[in-house]
Formats: sequence, C-alpha cells, structure tokens
Amino acid sequence: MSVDDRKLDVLRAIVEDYVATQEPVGSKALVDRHHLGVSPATIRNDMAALEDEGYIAQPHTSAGRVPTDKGYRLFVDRLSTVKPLSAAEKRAIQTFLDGALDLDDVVSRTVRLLAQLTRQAAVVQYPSLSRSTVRHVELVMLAPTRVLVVLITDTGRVEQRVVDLPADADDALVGELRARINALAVGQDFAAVEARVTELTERFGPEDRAAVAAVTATLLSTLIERHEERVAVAGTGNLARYGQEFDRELEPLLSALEEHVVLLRLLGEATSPTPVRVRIGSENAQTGLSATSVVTSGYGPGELALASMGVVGPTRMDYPGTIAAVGAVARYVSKILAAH
Amino acid sequence: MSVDDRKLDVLRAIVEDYVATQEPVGSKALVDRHHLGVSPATIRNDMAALEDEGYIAQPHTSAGRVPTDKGYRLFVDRLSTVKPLSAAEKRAIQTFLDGALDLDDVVSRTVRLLAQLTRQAAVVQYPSLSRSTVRHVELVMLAPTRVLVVLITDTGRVEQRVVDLPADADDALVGELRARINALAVGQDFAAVEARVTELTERFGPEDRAAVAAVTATLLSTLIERHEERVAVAGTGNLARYGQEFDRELEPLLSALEEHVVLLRLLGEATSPTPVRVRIGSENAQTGLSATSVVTSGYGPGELALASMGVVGPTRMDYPGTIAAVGAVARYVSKILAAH
DNA sequence: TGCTGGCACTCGACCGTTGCAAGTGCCAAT
DNA sequence: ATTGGCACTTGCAACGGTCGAGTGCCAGCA
Repeated sequence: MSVDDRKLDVLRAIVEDYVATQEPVGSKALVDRHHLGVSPATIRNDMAALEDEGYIAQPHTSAGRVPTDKGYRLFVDRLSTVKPLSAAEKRAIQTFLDGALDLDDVVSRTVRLLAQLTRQAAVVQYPSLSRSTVRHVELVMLAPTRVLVVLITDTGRVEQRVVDLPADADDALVGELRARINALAVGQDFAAVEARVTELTERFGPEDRAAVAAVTATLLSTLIERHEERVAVAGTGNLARYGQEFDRELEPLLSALEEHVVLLRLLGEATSPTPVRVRIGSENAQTGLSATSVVTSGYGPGELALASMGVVGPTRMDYPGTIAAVGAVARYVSKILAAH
Repeated sequence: MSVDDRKLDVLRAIVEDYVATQEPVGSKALVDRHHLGVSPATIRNDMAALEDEGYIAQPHTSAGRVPTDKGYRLFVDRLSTVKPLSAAEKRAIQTFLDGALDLDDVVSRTVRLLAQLTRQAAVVQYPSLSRSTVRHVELVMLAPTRVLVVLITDTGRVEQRVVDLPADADDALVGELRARINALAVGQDFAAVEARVTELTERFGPEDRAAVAAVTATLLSTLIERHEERVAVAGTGNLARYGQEFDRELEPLLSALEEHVVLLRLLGEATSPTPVRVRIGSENAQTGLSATSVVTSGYGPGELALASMGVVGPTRMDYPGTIAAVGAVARYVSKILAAH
C-alpha cells in the first residue's frame, strides 16, 4: 500500500470517526478503532501532511483533527462507498410512498420520508409543469376586472391565479375565451400550448385584446414559474438536535428554509436525475450558510429531471447514508411519476 | 395603596423585568428600576407571600424570583395593560397586507407579518369554507375510476381532491353530474349546498349512484375538512434566538409546527374573533410543550370567527406586545376579508 | 398593624491554581 | 519509510477561596 493510499485511508477514518463521535479525533484513537497496520507516530506524520494540504485542521493546538470542507469534499468524491440501504429502510420507502394519490400527496409524503430516513431537514421541490399536458382550463369571473385562471393538468395538478384585467370584461367574452383556450390547449404539453396560445389574441376584436393577452400571459408564464417555485419542507426539528457548533447556524438556516428564493438556490438547478449532488459548507457561502451541507438529487419521470429534492444538515453529516437515502427516494419517486 | 395592590404591582414588575432581562430578579433591583415607594425589605415580604401563593419561584436559594406559569396567567389576566402599537407597526400592517390579491396571498402575508412584528413563530389557519359561496365546480376524469373534483369559491379560493370511484364512469356521466352540481350549487353557501346536494343521487340511475355518491361525499366533507386543516407557518428561525432554557423545547416545538394536527390543537377552537386568547406553558401540556406559550385570536369577516391565527414562543415572552400585535393583525385581516 | 433597617446566612458565580490527559512535533534509531 | 521515545502544548476538570446578590428573620418604630 503506497503512502498516498494510506493518507487517504487516514482521512476517511478521521471523517468517519468525527461524524460518529462529534469530537476531534487523535492519532491514537485512530489506530485503536481502525486496523491500520501502523503506529500512531506514522499516522501523525500523515496527519501533518493532510493538514498542510488543507484537508484537516485542529481546533486548538492539543486537540485531535477535524475535517475541513475540503476534506469532506475529497471524502465524498473519492473515499466514500455508497452505503446500501437496509431492508427496513427500503420497505419504509415503499410503504410510505405507495399509498400516495395525487401529486401533492407524493410530495408531502416524500419530504417527510426523507426527513425521517436521514434525521435531518428535507426539501422537495414541486415538479415543473413543462412536461405535463393540459387537461382543462377554467376561467371564473370574480369581478368585472378580475378573473380567476385555473389550470388542471393530466397529472391531477391544479394551479390557480387571479388576473387583474386592464379593461372590463363580461361573461360572454370570458366564456368564449374559455372555449377557445380549451379547444387548442387540452391534450397538449406546455411547450405546444405556448406556441399556439399566443396567436389566440388575434382572433379577438381590438377592444378585447388587452384582456385576452393578460389572461394568456398569466396562463403561460406565471403558472409555470409559481409552480416551479413551490417547495415542501419537513424535519426542521431534527436540526435542533445538533449541538453548540451548529446552533449559530440554526437561526439563519431556519429562515432560509422559509424563504423559497434562497431555498431554491440551495437546491440548485436540476438537470438530470443522477447523480446525487453534494454541496459542502463554504461551497454555498453565497447564501451565508457556511456550516451546512446540502445533498440533492433531481427527479422526474424521464431522463430529464423535473425538479430537485434534497436534505439539509450540518457539514458534519453522514454523507454516505444521506446520499444513499436521497438517491433511493429520488429513484423511487421518479418511478412513481413515470407510472402515472 | 392597599397591601394586595402592591403585591400585584410587585408581580407585574417581576414579570416585566424578567421578560426584559431573562434573569431572575431580586428585591433590590426591583426597587431600583421601578419607583415603588417602599424599601427592599418590604418587597421581600411581598415576594415571600407571592411565592407561597405560587405566583413566583426561585431557581436556587440565593437567586432572585422568576414568575411561574400561574404568575404569568395572573399577569396576563389582570395586570397587563394593552400595549398600543407604534405608528410604524400600524403602518407596517397596512402596507404589508393591502397588496394582497387572493386568499392564499392574504394568509401568507399575514403569517410573515405576525412573525416579523412579534419576533416569534407565527401560525395562521386558512379560513373555513363554510361561509363562502360556491362559484363553480369542475369535474375532470383522470382515469375510468378516478375523478378530480375542483371547487372554486367566490373568494377566489380553489380546493381540489382526487376521488376513487367504486365503479367505472364515462364522460357522459361526469358531464351530466358536473352540470347538475353546478346548477344547484353555484351561488349557494356551503350549508345550503350540503342540504341540497345529497338529494342529487336519486336523480341518477341505480348503476351510477355509487359513483355520484362518492363525488358528492368528497365535495361536502373532505373539501371542508382539508381546508380547515391547512395552516401556514413562519418565523421559526426566531425561536432559535432564545437561550438554553428554551433549547430543550425547540426540537419538539419545531416538530409540532410541522404536524398540522398538533398545531390545530395548539391554535384551539375559533369561536369569536375577540378576545385574544393566551395559553401559558403547562396549560397546553397535552401537547408536551410545557415551556411554550401560545397567543391566538380568531378572525373572519362576520362576528363569528372563521379560523384562528396566533403566535408561539417561550413562556417568557412579551405578552402585552404580542397580544396587541395578534389582535391588531386579526382585526385588520378580518376587515380585508369582509371587504371582499 | 405595617414598614423598615440591620444582620446572619446561603449559595451560585467567578477566579486563579493545579494536576491530568490527550495530543502533537521532532528526532534518533532501525 | 517506520517507529518508539520524549519534551511540549494546552484544554479541561477539580479544587478552594472570595465575592456578592439575595434571602429570611427580628427588633424597633410610626
């Protein structure tokens, strides 16, 4: 075994021990707990080298070492093997998710499941509408200048939005608009609707065009955006279980979990379902959360991810277990969505 | 001034100082900060009496006194004067709430506003549907045995639910049912709909009755229940700002804030909008939250409350300020709902 | 009767000291 | 390259003493 290999072994051992005990780990404890075939002194040399390279650090002169963000990064990228889920966990995923009826239900069950499996805070973004097809569009007049737009998709998803019209409208106009929109949108996916619905304005008289444009604009842009911005959160209580070090981070993190904008930035862009992505500590410093890590995965029926789900916790977290849980849940939810 | 009056003054002073400083308050500090016209020794006698009666307690022999739950209760019921809101706060309420479009928006703005005003965690229950009138009912077939029921109310509220039918249905049946339901329900309030819609089943042939009954049952019961169970939460981060003593309570409280069942029990029954109700510490021990207090108020357009809103925090909270804020926001939101 | 000053007492908080143990870095030897 | 030995650093816990805030009680006084 070459030197470099052992150094990486040492780093792996440090990360594992530190995550398990939450205490700085020293050279002696290391050789006791892991059967590395060398003496503490040798380990010390390796540790000094690791510290020089920035993978570990010591909180004070005479304490053990603690992994740095850079150390966790290396651990996640090259050192950790995916921890297979236990049979009980697999069973939990199935029984928890199989009873779900509609999309809301899937999302809310998923987020609670993730929180329970990882014992951390879970976040699930609602799937984007862009791949759904339109089942029905309903327009309801609330007042002469206010119309409620309701969009129903084939996945059973309902989106609503109130539109303020630039001019008065009457029931006849709304009725006609409803009929025309449904005629060209029902059964189409969103991209197709977008292409066709913009022409709709021309079919109406000039005096009605402003109102029609307002409705179609809402239908196209706002509904998608609003939907993509929706997220479900669960397991915030788990975050309170961590001690001192994480306490400072707790308040900003809880606030962030309530702010959908920050939350979505934290989840990041969902491009493809795999692989599971990990952002560690300072890597998401833009949000001011330098002591928290995020483990996310895209999910959705096809090869393209519709949305992201993930888990949020302290940098000192069980990465292999969390990655496995997030990956498994994302795969299972994707399967469910594909079956619909 | 009689003896009893001064004892109550002392209790009031203790509560105010303790809330402000978070530290046990002694007899000397008391006469220094408040201009009670007597000496520390006299105060000590009063304090001893108050302790005998269970209103205050001392954490250890040689520390100051701390209010008990019973002491807070007396303070809230008889000693605290309603602290009027500052002009800035009143302005904040108006500017924050006036831009709200639909009901969702009102609720989400309200809950954030409450959290911000009180610097604690806020909870707002969605208004019950029972006073709304039906604007439109939409049925959408998702599969031969699955129908999506969408209810649109005059307040712009949209409720949805997937129904599993006991037998296959076709478009014709669903279309007829949609037409009949809308014919008798549109413009009616919920009580009226309930009375009339049950007869609907008889109009259909025996082979369809099971399916029709399933849909109407969903329409009547589930939609209301589900809606009444919905709550919005904000400001959980504020809870992390309290020290030690509240840390133990933090995890169960955060969990409770995610569990709508517990949360609704915490909010309590909303009967009439006023007055603001306060539940202190052990008074809601059924939920296991013996160190948290809840300040709630009903709200809604009429004299009857449609739902509850409130604030959750440690027993050591600024009751007068919180009560004033909750009351003012509840009144303002009620006014907005009435104007709709 | 109620208030007050005085006094002895209690007990947690604070502080400096000390001993301990964990852990390190370095070095000479293998 | 690895190892055992050794001196060194340093946080931490235990200890003891002092301090001060706060109390309860009592005798005196209006």
